[in-house]
Amino acid sequence: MPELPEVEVIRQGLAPHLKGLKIIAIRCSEKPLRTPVPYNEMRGELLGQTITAVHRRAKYLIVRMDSDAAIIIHLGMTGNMGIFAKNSDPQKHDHVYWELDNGTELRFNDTRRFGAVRLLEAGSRKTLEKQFFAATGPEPFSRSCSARYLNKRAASRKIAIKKFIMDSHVIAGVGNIYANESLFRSKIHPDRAAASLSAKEWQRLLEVIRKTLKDAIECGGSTISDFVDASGRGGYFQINFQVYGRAGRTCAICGETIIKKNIGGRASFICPGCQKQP
DNA sequence: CAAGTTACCTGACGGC
DNA sequence: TGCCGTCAGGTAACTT
Repeated sequence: MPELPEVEVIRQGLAPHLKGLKIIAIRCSEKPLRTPVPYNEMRGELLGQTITAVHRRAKYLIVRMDSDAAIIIHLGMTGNMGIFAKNSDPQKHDHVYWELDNGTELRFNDTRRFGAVRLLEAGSRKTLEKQFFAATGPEPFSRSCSARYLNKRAASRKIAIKKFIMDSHVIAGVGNIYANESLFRSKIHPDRAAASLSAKEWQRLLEVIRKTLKDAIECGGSTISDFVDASGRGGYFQINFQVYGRAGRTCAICGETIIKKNIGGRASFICPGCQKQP
């Protein structure tokens, strides 16, 4: 369930181990991910290239080459990236290996193959990257992601606020866990229509989303089933969960019992005391 | 055009 | 023991 904080933690872990290294070989399992792995295209574009940077946009990792070519990786639900010694044993569900010129290799592992590995070709990075992220909403920490922007986008939308903030076309990086936590911390019921939030509530919600994501990044992300960072360490933001996964337990703020409810096909956790019904 | 539904995929888990 | 159903959920394609 890597959301923005988990992807950012992985990015921070990978970057120092990748920058300046050359890709000297690429291997793939034959199994397709969410989209087919562009194996031949990667061999053509990436072999002999040096990695210059590792970026993140929304829940995507972007590994940039000195040619301007880039690998774009989405971790889906169970995907992870790690650096391993070249000769270490392959793990079950490893799908792509990028061998580097220092005896290590970058590996993409994804149990459920919901993830994706894409390639942006060299030479026209700005165009291709712009195209790739054309429909993606602004980064939560960016200036363009203002309370005013969100308020405007929500105008006349009857969709549940929870589903709205999880829509990557509206705002990037907020998945089920951080949507649940942010709405609880903002005291907003997840079933409320997106358009029903006041300007003041949008201001508050945006501040809380930013703070929640930031805290989670500082905790190394949330490890629920098996998320680990690039060096194999789990995060610990899950100890700060106030509603997610806590159905039947007591709200730390008001003492009422947290309930679980399906909203838009996703598990939603609500404190009936703190988050008033719409 | 908005909103709702489904497919994709594997493993963990509960019930019998 | 093992079989079956359910759930986890980001994204895009699809239907209403």
